[in-house]
Amino acid sequence: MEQVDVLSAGAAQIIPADGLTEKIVHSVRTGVPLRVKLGLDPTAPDLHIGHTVVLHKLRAFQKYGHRIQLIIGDFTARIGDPTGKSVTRKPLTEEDVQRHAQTYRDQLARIIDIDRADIVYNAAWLQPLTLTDVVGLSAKVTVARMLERDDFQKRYATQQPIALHEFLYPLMQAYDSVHLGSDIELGGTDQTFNLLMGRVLQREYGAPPQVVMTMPLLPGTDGVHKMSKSLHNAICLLDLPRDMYGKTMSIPDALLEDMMRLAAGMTRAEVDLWIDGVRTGEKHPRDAKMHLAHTLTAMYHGRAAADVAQEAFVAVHQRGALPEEMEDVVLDRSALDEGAIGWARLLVTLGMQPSMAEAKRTIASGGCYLNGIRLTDASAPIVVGVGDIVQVGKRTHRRIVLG
RNA sequence: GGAGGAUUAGCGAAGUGGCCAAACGCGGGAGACUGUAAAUCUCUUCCCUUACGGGUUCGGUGGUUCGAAUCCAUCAUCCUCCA
Repeated sequence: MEQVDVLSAGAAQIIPADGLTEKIVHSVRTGVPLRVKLGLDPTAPDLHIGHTVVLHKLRAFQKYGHRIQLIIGDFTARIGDPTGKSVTRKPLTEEDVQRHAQTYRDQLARIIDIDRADIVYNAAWLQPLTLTDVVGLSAKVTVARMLERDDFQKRYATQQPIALHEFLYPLMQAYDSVHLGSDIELGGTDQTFNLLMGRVLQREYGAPPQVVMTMPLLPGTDGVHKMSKSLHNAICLLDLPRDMYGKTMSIPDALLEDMMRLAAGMTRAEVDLWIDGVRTGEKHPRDAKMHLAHTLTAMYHGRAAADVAQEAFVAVHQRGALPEEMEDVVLDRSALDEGAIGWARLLVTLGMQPSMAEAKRTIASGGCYLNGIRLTDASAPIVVGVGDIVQVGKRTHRRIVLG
């Protein structure tokens, strides 16, 4: 069945293996669309393309007429998914939730059909639960079962603390599925345990268990860690076209295939064309990357913007020109002594270096340029004029504005 | 409630009286080479000072000492085990 093939494509795991097929067959026969659930963290409304892997999949479900349920985990966010690092988070205020919701909608709408999606907040049904309810819920799962979770297991073994309330996180996420009657839940492979817990609870509550579908995690631009804002390796949907293009160009080659397949929505054939081409040496990896960068940028900013970003990239990085557009930085006139300022001092004053010591080190190593000319004397007085361009390293350019 | 252990720079981890602003690894920055990639190589990585030099660091506080990350006291936090 075509629908099954398309919807299962690219999934890391489907549990149980034939579950998706069964659900779809049933749906087709009865004419009842499937309810496909995805949980979202309300504290990170700045989506990156790692998040979109799963969103593209949701979109595919939508195209076949299924209903998608987006759960904003405003209640679960207070606990924090047990990563070991996260301490209990502050409850979000009503305004926070509202504001994030809007940002979410704007970004989600770029991929999925937002008007046909159910967006719900889990505080709506989790908040009213009484202690009695919670005790009842907790009784459904044993500690041993909880400790199967990869993360708990690891922390327990290495004597890292595990707070009791962290056990509630998977339970509540699972309860969402019970409440919403989900047929399928999507998530990254790191969510496998939580998603499976949904099956456990649904069965306990006498409902048909959902099918769990996990998607591969997209590594960040460093090629090593999972893409994450806090690791500074994310390509965000709200990035400017030139940043999006540039960041994409900086990924390691090994990541090309995953990016093309998972984030850029390229077809199998298209991905193979490039990847095989690179492998046989027929295509330059750089060109493959440029194609990827252009595709991604066009996806979120349109073809015209992608063209501009690509031209700028080529000019700056392949021909060594200064970027046409760059951030202005205001320099207060009072920082100048007769119109001049020490080179290192200038960099610190502009906020391009964190301290004088650091600035001197960077200058001495030849990493600072004024109007494209490398200056290696940290104490040299610089006569500053409007429009002067200060550069640190290869990527950071600022144009001076006197204030 | 009891016993034991831990706390060192962004992270991990050495250091158990002076040679310690503190080894080493990771992470970060810059340079070289390049395809702004990866890999590799070099330098660098608390702050102030052009420099000489100075200042503040090793969970907190208070001591001992000419001198403490290192010894003592005390407080705090965390972990493990036994109840």
